[in-house]
Amino acid sequence: MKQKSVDTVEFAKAIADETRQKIMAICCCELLSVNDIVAKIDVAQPTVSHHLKILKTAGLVRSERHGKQVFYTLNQERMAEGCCQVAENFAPEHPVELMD
Amino acid sequence: MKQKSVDTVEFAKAIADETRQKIMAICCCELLSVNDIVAKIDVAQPTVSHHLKILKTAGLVRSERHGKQVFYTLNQERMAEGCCQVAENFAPEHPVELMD
DNA sequence: TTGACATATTGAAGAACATCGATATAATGT
DNA sequence: ACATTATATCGATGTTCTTCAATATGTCAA
Repeated sequence: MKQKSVDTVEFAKAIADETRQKIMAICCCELLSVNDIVAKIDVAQPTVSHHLKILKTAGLVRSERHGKQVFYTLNQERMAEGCCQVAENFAPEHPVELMD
Repeated sequence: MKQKSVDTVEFAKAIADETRQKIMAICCCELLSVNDIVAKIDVAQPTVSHHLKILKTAGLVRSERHGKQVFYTLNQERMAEGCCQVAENFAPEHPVELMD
């Protein structure tokens, strides 16, 4: 019984940008507001919002509003699933496994 | 002692295209000539050559010339390394492991 | 060396994308 | 209601990317 499959093209496109990878790294293990993220990288706030939307659409971040602020955090599970799916498709003889 | 690290942005960009993923899937476990690949997907020969060059530059395919033809095959090991590096960076709490 | 075939490169056109300033929307406190 | 703060959306601009036709390069056989 297979779990929901990953669109590997959408996944790859979502992570295929330096600014997005910076954002991903920054909010990998933390719940950060948009302004927190803006303060940590050298791009304008609309740009950060734009990238967060792309990551959100791809299911790679979660968000929660608390008052005026919206906090984002990377969805590590989805990240791992994406990586595993890519490896499954394109490295079937070099299996990569999601360690429980 | 760590092995050579992967540039995850370059890796992601290399695989972030539908045509390239088709090519990758086609020559994943086979050694195919450019024309073999062209025959299997609906894009022009120069386009295939262009994408093969991108994959080659990213280290994701190997190539060997035999006579007039050049054969390509996906470098599964590099694929697996790329996937593992992405997972390591962006899913550190959902570890993914290269089996054996 | 000429012709035929396979692949690579060039150049151009259009599409997709990243970025940011300006502005809109949302939430809160006064 | 109004001002303030936080985030999202819009619109414009420049860049990067995909694609293909035309052409160049490379290989081999006759």
